[in-house]
Amino acid sequence: MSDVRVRPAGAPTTLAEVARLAGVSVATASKALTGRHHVASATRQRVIEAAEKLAFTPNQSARNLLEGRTGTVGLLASDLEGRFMIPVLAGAEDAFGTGSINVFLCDARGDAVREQHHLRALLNRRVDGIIVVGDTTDPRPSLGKQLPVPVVYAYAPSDDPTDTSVVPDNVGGGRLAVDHLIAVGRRRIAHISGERSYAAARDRALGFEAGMSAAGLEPVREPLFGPWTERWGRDATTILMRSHPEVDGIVAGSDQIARGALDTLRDLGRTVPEDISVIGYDNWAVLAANARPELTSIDSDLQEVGRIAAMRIFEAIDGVAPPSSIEAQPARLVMRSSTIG
Amino acid sequence: MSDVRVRPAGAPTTLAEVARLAGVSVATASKALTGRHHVASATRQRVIEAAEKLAFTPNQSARNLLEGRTGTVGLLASDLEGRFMIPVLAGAEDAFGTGSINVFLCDARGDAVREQHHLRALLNRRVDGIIVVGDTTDPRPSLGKQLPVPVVYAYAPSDDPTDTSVVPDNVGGGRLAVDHLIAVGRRRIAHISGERSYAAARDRALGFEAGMSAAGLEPVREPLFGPWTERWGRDATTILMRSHPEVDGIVAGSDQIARGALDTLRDLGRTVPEDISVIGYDNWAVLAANARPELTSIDSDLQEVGRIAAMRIFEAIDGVAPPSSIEAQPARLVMRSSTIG
DNA sequence: CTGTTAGCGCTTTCAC
DNA sequence: GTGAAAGCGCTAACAG
Repeated sequence: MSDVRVRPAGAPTTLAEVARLAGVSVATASKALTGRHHVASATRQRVIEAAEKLAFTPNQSARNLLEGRTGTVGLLASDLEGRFMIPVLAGAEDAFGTGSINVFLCDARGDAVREQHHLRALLNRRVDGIIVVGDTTDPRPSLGKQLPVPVVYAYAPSDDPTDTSVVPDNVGGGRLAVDHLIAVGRRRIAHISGERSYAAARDRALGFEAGMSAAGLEPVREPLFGPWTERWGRDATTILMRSHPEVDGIVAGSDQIARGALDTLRDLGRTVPEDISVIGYDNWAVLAANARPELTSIDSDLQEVGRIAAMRIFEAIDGVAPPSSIEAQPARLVMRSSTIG
Repeated sequence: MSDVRVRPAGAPTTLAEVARLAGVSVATASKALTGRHHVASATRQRVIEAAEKLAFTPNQSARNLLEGRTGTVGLLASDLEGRFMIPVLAGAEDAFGTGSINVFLCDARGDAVREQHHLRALLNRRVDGIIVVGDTTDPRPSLGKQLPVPVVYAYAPSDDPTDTSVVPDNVGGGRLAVDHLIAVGRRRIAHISGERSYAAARDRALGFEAGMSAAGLEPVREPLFGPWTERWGRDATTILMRSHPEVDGIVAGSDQIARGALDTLRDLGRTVPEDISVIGYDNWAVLAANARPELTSIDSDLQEVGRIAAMRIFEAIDGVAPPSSIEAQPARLVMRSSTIG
């Protein structure tokens, strides 16, 4: 028909085709569509119409090649199944989405080899930055300093303190919890938490103890650490109430543990919150809002952790030196009826 | 120093630099690294060493441009906060990851405009396919037929039956649940579920009714529909047991509802599973494994839904015509102690 | 205001 | 076995 190369059927429209249909050069078509250069408005109109008629979408790979940046970031997750990943991911995706950056999601599923593999893929794709999302708040191995793009660690901090990390403030959250119980008049308070091998459990216990001693109080006993389960919440509460029936407040390390505590207290005929106050942690709506009574809880604001991590990447991409430090996102108290009548 | 253009500091190494260091042409360097063409093994070795020394990572955008495909797919999620999204995402990411395809994650957060915006971005990035992940099993608007890439709908089917959809089999799951109760000897069975406005609730109820009538049984009463909460589980069970104290089996529409049922039965002094069997739905480990007694449940195998959706995209990319239909992933029974002693 | 030209980094014919 | 050259689709100089 003409000297135009035959494009494979179904191959996306190119700018050249738009230009031809509009009767202009590719350069002009480009200028008309990007709007970054002046073009006669009649011409622009013709180009835009041609583009629409051909369902033209500019090939981002070509732009990437030219601009040296891709408008993408990598989200390197340790394990997507982790319940705490999602709010962090959602917060980050949200922050990037509004800045029209797209997100590559990679799941290392707890495997360092797979992580390395994904890291390589992200670098090949020339992501402008990487957020590493851990599945616990325990420090994780740094990706190293020699990467060509900024890296921010979210939820799990890097074990290299000169990296940039954004984490929930578990110490502050533990403190917030116990301060609330003290504020509602409790004095004989105990702490039941998850496994001591988790930084989250240890940090929340630290905050708990700090709050107690700041108020001049002694915990009725040392914290009970165990599995992060309702069952442990029930068992630990049984143990606790047997040896310390005078307890009038329980700070639980998770909402699950708090639910277990509520169940046992109910079985023992203790009324919450009249007799004894119970506060959970995580503000996991499904558990907290359906407890009997509804569970007061500490919210780690994980969505905000993700959002801030995204902001730090944004800044680093724009050349702002990121804070070489661990940034702790404050927790919030969400009051329901298990602490005050 | 030489006639070599000065690269901006920090710009990634190019193949040309590797080639120069190895003393070969870019063409040869390319062949050596991709391994798709024959190169003297001494040369290959030199190139590989040069690439390593310079920390070379091939620019994927350049390859994309050449190859016309990107090795990426878009995951267009309606709402990341949805609890059922995650297993689907994880299943898909997993399937793609092993095929070394990377995944763009987009969250429309329930907004059609944002979805359109993300769709456009995905097309610009020349994804090889798109998986649309809904947050309920209700049919959702089709993206249309005129897209230049294959599209598969996961969890929520497309409202256009000629699209390709992969969904959990809720009818089969409801049937599986009631069949199990019948198998353990229950006869006076009731169904308590979530909101009737959800296809999931209606479909599970259909399966329930089919199972009952196949066994020649009548439900003790019509299904109770209400909110997808523990609270409703408690309330509905109170209503049910008041009017039908003879009930010996409850098929719950979710694990939360089942948990509520267990609580009420416990309050009423009915023992599970001796007196009465309770089966949940979703097999949400946190809820099911910590219930008293541990909750038998139906698992929708959502991870598999995601994996199959990914496979369908793979196939479509490879030119296999995808099934124009809704493919229902069978549910599984996960037995614990709430149905049989 | 518009078109021509020169690449971005890479892979691939096609000669040598 | 190796290199020169063309070109993927696009944008940014620079002329005209």
